[in-house]
Amino acid sequence: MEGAVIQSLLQNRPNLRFPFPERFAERVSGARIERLGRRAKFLTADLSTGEVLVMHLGMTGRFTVGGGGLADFHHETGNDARHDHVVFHMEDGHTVTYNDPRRFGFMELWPAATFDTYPRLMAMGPEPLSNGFSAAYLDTALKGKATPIKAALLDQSIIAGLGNIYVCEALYRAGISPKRKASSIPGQRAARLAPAINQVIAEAIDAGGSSISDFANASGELGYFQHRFDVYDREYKPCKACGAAVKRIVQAGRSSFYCGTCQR
DNA sequence: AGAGGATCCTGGGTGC
DNA sequence: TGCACCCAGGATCCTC
Repeated sequence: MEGAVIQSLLQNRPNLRFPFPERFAERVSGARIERLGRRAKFLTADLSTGEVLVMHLGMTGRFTVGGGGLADFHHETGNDARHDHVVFHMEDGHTVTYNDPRRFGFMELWPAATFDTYPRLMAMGPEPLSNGFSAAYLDTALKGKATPIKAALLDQSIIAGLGNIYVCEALYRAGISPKRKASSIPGQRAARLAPAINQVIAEAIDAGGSSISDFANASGELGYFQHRFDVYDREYKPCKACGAAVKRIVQAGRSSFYCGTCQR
């Protein structure tokens, strides 16, 4: 989509997680996408109209590119057209379809001139793979925090972009229990945790992400990092290091998978 | 201030 | 086969 012009937009319902922008189709039609970007789990498209189109996939959202004189891409997991909520018709003939069964995703427009005040991104922590993230940063950010490290790493204002899978995997690699208080991480544990987070994220990106049931890239291809999970979704299965059964507990309403022997 | 629960949805899996 | 129930990649709002 980068550099391409949106000819028209088809919006099939009034809302996803939130209502679509007022006069959404009208405001994006004819706009050129100057730049596509990402911040945390938010996708951004800088439009030639001076607005930024912000898009979030929620848990089951997916963009699929089609058209352009090519046969439609094959969808290995099968998209149900009932959940095609938005279709971007590009001037070059491509279509970009947003499909989202659970509708936890959303799209919003915000002026580029004041994008630094866009509320959902204002309090974001550093990107894991950026210079702003390090063991020293974790030392500062986690100091005095009584919350479990599991919850702290899911908090996007502490570190941006980690979800439940990658937090579980990073804590396993760092040998840290998800139940441990965040305040006990600074020091040697942070020195293990920061590189573990970097490695998990980098490897998952390299593997094309983790396809549990819905996720696929814009060409419909599945990721394969799910085959490399050490603990996530492996309750009762043996720890790959020590053989002990992987445990599952619920923290802050989310499953935490961990090895009670290797993670302390 | 910060933690935990409920909530927004649909669909897949499991147990009876 | 059908039904009830649980679980799921996220983020936000509300209580306590």
